[in-house]
Amino acid sequence: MTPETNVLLVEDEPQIRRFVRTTLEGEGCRVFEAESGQRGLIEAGTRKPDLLIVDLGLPDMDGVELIREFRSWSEAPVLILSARSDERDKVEALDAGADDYLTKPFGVGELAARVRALQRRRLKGLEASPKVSFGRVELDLSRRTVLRDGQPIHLTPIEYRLLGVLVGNAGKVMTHRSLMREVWGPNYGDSGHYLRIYMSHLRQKLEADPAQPVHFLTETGVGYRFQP
Amino acid sequence: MTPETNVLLVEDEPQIRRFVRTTLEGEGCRVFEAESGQRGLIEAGTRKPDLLIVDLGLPDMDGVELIREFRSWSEAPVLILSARSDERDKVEALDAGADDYLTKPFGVGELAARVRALQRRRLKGLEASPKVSFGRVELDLSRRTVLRDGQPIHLTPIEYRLLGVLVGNAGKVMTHRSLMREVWGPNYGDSGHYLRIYMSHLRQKLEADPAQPVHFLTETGVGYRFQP
DNA sequence: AGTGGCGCGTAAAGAAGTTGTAAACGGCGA
DNA sequence: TCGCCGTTTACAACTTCTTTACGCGCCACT
Repeated sequence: MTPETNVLLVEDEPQIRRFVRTTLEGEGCRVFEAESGQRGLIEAGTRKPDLLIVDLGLPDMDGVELIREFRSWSEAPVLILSARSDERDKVEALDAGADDYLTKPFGVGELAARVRALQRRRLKGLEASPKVSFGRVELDLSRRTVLRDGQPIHLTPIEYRLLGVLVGNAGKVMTHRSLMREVWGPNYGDSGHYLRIYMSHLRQKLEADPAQPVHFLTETGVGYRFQP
Repeated sequence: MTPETNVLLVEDEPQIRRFVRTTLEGEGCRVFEAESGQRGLIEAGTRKPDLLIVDLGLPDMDGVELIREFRSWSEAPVLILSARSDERDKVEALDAGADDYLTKPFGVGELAARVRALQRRRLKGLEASPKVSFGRVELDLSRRTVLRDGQPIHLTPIEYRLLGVLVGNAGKVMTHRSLMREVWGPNYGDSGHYLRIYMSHLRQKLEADPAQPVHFLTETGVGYRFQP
């Protein structure tokens, strides 16, 4: 269910390829490989990776040139591996569009951590908000929005909490007591018939025919049940 | 008119402070300094830097803890400086939310290049949403200009910041707390009702009928929501 | 069959808590 | 010194929560 990260690894030495691949797969990435710069560019075009890892010391082309080409059409992060620790190389690669530069030899842990750091920002934007829909109603718990026939519906905080608890336990009968506790906290006992009032509100706002509820069902003597 | 980058440098050794400051100012940054972790957190809260540079070997607190605190309310990039090259330190710092890790001794060029790499993304993010328009209002976040019916509208810095956060999370309910944190920094708790006042200002300036807001909506008991 | 208790649903008034706006204060830089 | 801006204060207006009231349908008991 996690959005898998596609990584393209451009590296000519088979030994390092295997080492990096193992590390990344341990991070849950899907790894594609290219053993030359030329192939790297082609693979990048077809695979559309979310992360590009390049060895600067490729035999057939300048790694910096590869970065520039890639950057011209992709914004995915680029991580450089290199045997050269000369400062000019680093500056050149970073200014060409690379996001990080790792000097060989490097450890599994550091590589993994740097990949995680690069991925963190991408994932933040992608966090798909869990949506629930039933009948003509659509609700997005994390954005705290409710739509009915595409029209936004306003819920008060308590209505929203109650809805959240019911939806979170869809299909299950929730006793009065447990609903009260989850919505109003433990200090309310089972006093008051707030529940009836707020269930009524939810039905008015979300059921097609509030008098004949289809989703917010009463279990007489026990509690309520939400049916999607 | 390039939006200047505010950098907060947390470093106890005066020598390195001067070295880094000089480098960054050469990059066109505005540099604030803090010589301890405690001061660093306070300064971060008031300066709201676009980039945080931290020495891990601070005398008064664990640098990793500082990163975590900072990350709890800011998404600005974090660059670590450290004398320790042990892999565990790197992994810990990166996983705590740091974006890059530079081991002493390092050169001017590399530091500058890594800072440029970190800033590149921030600038891209600003340019990514260059123009947003809703109702009869047009705003350009990167140029800090707002037009209403073609007429320029003046916003104060705080108004602008608040607007930016709301627009950046369009459609999503933003809690009071998170808005306060993003606009005023973490040291304000949820005290004061600045938010109400500034939401009022935004509505006066941007809504057709401030008494019947269409775009800047109140979610009573929770926060506010911007609807494009 | 009538009746009264019980659980439930809805409406509406009052209380409590939140929010909106104006206006005054004070610091800071031009 | 002036003007702008952020903060503080005060109060009016509003939304939400709680309380109270009443009608309905079901079932058991008379």
